[in-house]
Amino acid sequence: MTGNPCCPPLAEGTISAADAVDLAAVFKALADPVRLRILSALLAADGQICACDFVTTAGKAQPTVSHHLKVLREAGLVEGARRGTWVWYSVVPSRLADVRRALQTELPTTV
Amino acid sequence: MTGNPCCPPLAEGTISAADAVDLAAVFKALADPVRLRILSALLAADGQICACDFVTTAGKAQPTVSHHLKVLREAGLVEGARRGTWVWYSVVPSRLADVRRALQTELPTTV
DNA sequence: TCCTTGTATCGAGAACTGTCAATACATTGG
DNA sequence: CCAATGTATTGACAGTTCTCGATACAAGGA
Repeated sequence: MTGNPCCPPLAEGTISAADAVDLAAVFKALADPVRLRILSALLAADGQICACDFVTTAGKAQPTVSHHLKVLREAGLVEGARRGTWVWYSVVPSRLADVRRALQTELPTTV
Repeated sequence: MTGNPCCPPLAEGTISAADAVDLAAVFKALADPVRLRILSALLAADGQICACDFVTTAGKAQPTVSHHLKVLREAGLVEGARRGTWVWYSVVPSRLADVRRALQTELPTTV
């Protein structure tokens, strides 16, 4: 295929394979409506929310909510801290900032 | 669960269920390393690239590349135009801008 | 200690996704 | 019309993800 008349050599500045995998992993964590609503609720609360509230908010069973919180945790997007019986979750703002920055640097547009 | 001593009522300003589904759909299209590399190559080319080049670039079979291009197309992130035998693809910058804006408005942080 | 309540994990089923061989479609050139 | 080349679709398989019931773990109160 290389050297075909239709195709110029690829331009420089493309995302590396490793970076693509990492960035895709974060997008994968964001690619679910339930998780987006959990993140949004956490941000709107301007602080922390206990995990018990997400069950009614998300309209999902408790194990399902726990699963989504685990995905967000493993993506570094939220943190959980136990206070007695309850676990309070909060977003990691710097991680969200990383996503925004990656969008700017890895997929830049002038528009 | 509502009215539990641990949980204050949810704050306003959370993302709607419909918006969460839409935003998650775009993130889902971005949540794959191959598609990220295709987008990056398109942007780095500062114009258009024919589909045939992605086969060698992505290291995937031709039907696989065609599948990923279809996902990106249906997410509104790229457009394809036939020029004779070849199909030239280009990004839709406004769509990428929408993603950035949605990240700012739906998941805002001060950091 | 037992009981209650909140959270996490396990296990299973359904649905979805990435991948590619085979095949069909589209376009150009002879 | 036929052959060649680029692209899209189909079908199948493996792997992953979402979901929830059942269950285990954690912490506090009687």
